[in-house]
Amino acid sequence: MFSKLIKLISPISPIGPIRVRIAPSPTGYLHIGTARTALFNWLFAKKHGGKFILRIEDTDLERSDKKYEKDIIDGLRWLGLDWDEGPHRQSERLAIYEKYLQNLLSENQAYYCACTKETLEKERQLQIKKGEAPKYSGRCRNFKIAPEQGEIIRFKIPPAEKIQFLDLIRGPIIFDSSLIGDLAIAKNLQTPLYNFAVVIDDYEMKISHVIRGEDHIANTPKQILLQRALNFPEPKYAHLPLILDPDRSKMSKRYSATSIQEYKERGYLPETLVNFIALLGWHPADDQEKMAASEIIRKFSLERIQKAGAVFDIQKLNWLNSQYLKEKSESELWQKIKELYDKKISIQNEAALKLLKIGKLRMSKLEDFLSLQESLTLPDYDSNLLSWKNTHKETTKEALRLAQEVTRTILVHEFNQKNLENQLMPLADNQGRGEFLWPLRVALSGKDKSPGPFELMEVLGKEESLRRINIAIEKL
RNA sequence: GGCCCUAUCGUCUAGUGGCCUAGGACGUGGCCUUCUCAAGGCCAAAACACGGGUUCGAUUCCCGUUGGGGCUACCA
Repeated sequence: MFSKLIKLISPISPIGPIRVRIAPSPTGYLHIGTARTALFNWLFAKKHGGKFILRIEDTDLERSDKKYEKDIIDGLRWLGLDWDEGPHRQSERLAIYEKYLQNLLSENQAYYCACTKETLEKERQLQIKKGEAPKYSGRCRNFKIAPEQGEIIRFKIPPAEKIQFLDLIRGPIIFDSSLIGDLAIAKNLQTPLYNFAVVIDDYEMKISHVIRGEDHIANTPKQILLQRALNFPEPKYAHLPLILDPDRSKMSKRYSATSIQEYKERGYLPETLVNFIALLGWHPADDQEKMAASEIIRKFSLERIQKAGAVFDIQKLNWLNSQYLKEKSESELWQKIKELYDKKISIQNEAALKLLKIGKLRMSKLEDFLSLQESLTLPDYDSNLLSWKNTHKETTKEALRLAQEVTRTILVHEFNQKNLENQLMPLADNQGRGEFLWPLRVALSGKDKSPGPFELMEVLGKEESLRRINIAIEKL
């Protein structure tokens, strides 16, 4: 059984100190999937006292953008995934790639050609049809050592070789090199391509474990072949399951928010995201779900990583975030809300803190504060709403008058939930809770569903509370 | 199409041959708690894809089928 086999092989590298990396390309904002890969690498490094390295893979000049690089860096910082080295940038390491490119070329392990993947594939099909063993599968026929206009550098993939590697999460994976056409590794000496640059960098940066998304499994044999050609040691590999949309396809913008920034803006806490994302494809042995990063580090192990993809469930995220939200103080929350929604706030500090006190449990993300704030304005409601069940209008009116009377006697500085409760609850018990509390609450909120009357009164203050009760009495 | 990965409640998952009448969490439904809502508490419904093996015994091991996914660039 593979998992047993893997257990025998310690993930702690015998080839030197643990060094892992996150290698995003700055061609888009920090993606949830990238963040999760970063997190798992970070956890692994922290767990084993290794180093976590940040490398920006910006070899594609056309698609790369500094603003994306900034977003990625800011996002990783926000999540608290601090790195020990970097950011290294591939665009600043061109001389290094060129050196290795020259080596490969001079050793005849790489060549220039103008073929596209399609022409190579056509050639291969032709050979198969003619019954020739696809010995030079996907290889250009007239390759050259010297470049001509528009020619790229291809690496010669050995024609028939089994490439096997042991994935720390999945067990042995085997590929057949004859199925891989010669690999494009650079557009020219100054422009390396992904598979090549990765191999060079992982070697130069002494990466011990490559922990990355499952979508890179098929790249692994290509990279291993390159390592062999270059005489590099092979790092250990661990391919993480993908994060899926509800339709079980790879998570994409089409269905859900994919950028970390969006989650930040909606008011998810970084600790929530770290916790939630860790649970997507990993699970602690003790079933505990709400965990601080330090606890996750303590409990983390590669063996407990799932093999199948995990659907991103926004409802569970919301629940988790609400769990984190409710343990924060009102002032702490207010601080964050002000930073996030500055322009949209229409409420003073003191009132906001009171609102948070009653509203905190009703929020699953910080942006919910905005609708909470709005809910404080009294809508124009129907007077029928004031009566509880089939209570007579007169009875209701009486109850409100009584409430008004007692409320008046309460001093402004004692106008808090606790005290209001003490003063008014006996009346409610006397009159019947429903008959008393319901109209009072509707008078204060103008809604059929809202926080309780005493909570509302504290937030609204004495003057506004009395005003609203008065409006209700006049409606009846 | 080819190659590769994968398969426990709707979702995230526990489970490494007997402890499983398959456990937890989110979500859903019900009940309780100061009128409603929220929070909280309690309870409930809800899954081992299928077919062959191996074994005294399979959710667990092997093979196949089916389903799902990924990759298949002069992107990363």
